[in-house]
Amino acid sequence: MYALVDCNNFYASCQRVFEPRIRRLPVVVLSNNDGCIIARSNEAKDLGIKMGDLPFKMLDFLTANNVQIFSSNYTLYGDMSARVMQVIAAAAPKYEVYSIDEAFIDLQGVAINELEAFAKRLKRNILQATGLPVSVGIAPTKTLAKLANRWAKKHPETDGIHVLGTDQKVSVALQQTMVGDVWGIGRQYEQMLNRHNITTALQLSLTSESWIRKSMSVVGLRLVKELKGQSCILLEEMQPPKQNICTSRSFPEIITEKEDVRKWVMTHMASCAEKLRRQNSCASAIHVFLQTNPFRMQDKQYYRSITIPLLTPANNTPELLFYAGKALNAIYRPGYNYKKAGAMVLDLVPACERQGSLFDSVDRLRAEKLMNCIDSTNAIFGRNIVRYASQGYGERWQLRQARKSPSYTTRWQDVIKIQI
DNA sequence: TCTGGGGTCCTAGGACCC
DNA sequence: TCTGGGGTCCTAGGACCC
Repeated sequence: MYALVDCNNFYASCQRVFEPRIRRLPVVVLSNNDGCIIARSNEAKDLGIKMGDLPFKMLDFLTANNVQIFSSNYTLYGDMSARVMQVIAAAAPKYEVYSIDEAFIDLQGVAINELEAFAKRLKRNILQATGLPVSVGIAPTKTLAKLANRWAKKHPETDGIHVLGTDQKVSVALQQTMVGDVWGIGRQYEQMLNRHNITTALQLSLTSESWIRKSMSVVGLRLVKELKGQSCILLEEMQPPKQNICTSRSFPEIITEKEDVRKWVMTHMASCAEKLRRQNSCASAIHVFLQTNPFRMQDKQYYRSITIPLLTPANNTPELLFYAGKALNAIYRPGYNYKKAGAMVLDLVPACERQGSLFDSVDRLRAEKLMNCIDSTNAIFGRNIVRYASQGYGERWQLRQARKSPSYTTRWQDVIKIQI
């Protein structure tokens, strides 16, 4: 059996932990640049607030209902997530961190009649250690565990825990789950299946496997087998290193000048380089893109991107910035209102397996020492305290985050590090 | 009555997830 | 004025090899 542990309304719940006075008030968390709503407490959901709603369009409604609004604070969420995972690690020998707020657990070794008690204990321990409420779904496959978790969230009488321990319970859950709510069925597949009169998870599980294979590829076939209780998606205890890394943001305001765009591209590429070094990888190619605001119908639209292969895989910032600059020169065109830019590093390889080049002229050992020095300095004094001049500086390069809370759990660590 | 038969690598596009 | 930011996997088709 597998368990899926999922934090309820994770970002909103994180904000609540540190402000008890909002514990019973509706809470929403905003995306980068405070653009749209990406997390809601149950009270906010009950008010009819949707994912992706635009706060500026409904400010009156939000204030009238005393909705508490927060800019996103990923430092806080990341740290709270790590604490939840620690509790899970202490409770289970085999688990998989699936996302910032979810983990699968392999329950081999827990007796069938002990599953419910195990889940209750875990839920209580997580709440006690972090203040965060979670839901637990338990079932014979990961896909069914997802379904069970959803059931637990939808049915308050379960108290956040649901075990699909018998065929009977599985088929009831399947029958009452819409096919579009199944893990792995997105909007396109939902429409396609509905056209074939498949509307529930149960109907999907009873569909001919050869037809599924033909119209939904092996991914769909795995999914259907999982619904039937045949485990096809294994637990991944080790997170494989990323194959691509991307950093991109919408600008807080429209930008027309190339040098202003450049500062953002450089900042994003520097961030990619940092993430690369953190996972001990090198990039074989870089990619840069920029675009106008597609929502502004009155503007001339432009989107362009470019990929530049590197002679030798690299992860040092100045080298990647050099190529990012060349990339921007190739794709930038004057006369547009730019809204967004991004940098990516592609085809990542482990730093220790990097293929050298006969014609490489970079002193890589020296570069590595410099990067180590910059990374550790920034780790102590804060992100981007030491940075390249081409990244720019000053208020104009900050995101809009008008309602950001303190990073409650990490600030004291910063202080300790500085003292050391 | 008739088509050669293997392969690999790369890219674009489409689907999905949080 | 204002519309998020990351990722993965799979398939088909084209270009190439012997």
